[in-house]
Amino acid sequence: MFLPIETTGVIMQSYNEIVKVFCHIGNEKDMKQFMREVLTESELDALVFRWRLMKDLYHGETQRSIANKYHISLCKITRGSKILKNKDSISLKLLKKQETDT
Amino acid sequence: MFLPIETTGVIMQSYNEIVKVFCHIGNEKDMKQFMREVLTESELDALVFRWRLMKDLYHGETQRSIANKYHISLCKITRGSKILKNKDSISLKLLKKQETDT
DNA sequence: TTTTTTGTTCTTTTTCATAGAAACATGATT
DNA sequence: AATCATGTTTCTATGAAAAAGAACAAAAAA
Repeated sequence: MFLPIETTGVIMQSYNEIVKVFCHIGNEKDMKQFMREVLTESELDALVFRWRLMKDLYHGETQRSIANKYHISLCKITRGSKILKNKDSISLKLLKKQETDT
Repeated sequence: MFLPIETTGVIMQSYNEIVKVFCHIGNEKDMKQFMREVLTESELDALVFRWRLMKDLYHGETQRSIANKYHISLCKITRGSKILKNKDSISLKLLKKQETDT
């Protein structure tokens, strides 16, 4: 996105707001619907797929194995890989949490 | 992404999972970081901007006024407009809620 | 140390959302 | 009824971003 500079403040406010909104949606049904409303189908698919990739990486699958499994290129996997390598990664924490919860 | 949203299967499972994950992130700091990790910058920008559009529409601004303000084309606004016209819209409920809360 | 496997980065190609410019619909105002 | 403002939809062209494929780097295994 490329928005005129003068709108930056407003957009930043919207950014904080939508984070807040996401935080206060209590139940899964509403969350699911909200995500369908504010994300395009391809964005949602991409998001879900990215989560799937991170899980596979987290479970120790090699990048090439994942690439073959989903018929995608390696470069697509690097992103998720980088995120999980970051020590402060929230995604990593959430994956760990999910593991212990189930 | 081009993986059809099935009603069963690993992708659907990941979909339900990530909805659950979003639901259980309690605080805004983590939510913000998580969104930065699992969405690309342009996806996040698009999402935030879409929320901004919906707010403007909700407050009664005309589509043409919004288009001029942000220097975007009208066709881009139709999406948000359609969402808000649906009486079951969660976005609409959340906008109402935000209004009464503040 | 050489070979093999795995991970990362680079360049090119493809894809997808959007702009722009209408046309058409609807609804309000006169 | 005629006019004007607004909303919706369609079309092609364009540009930004994502992805592919290949080259390169690093690490592990032999």
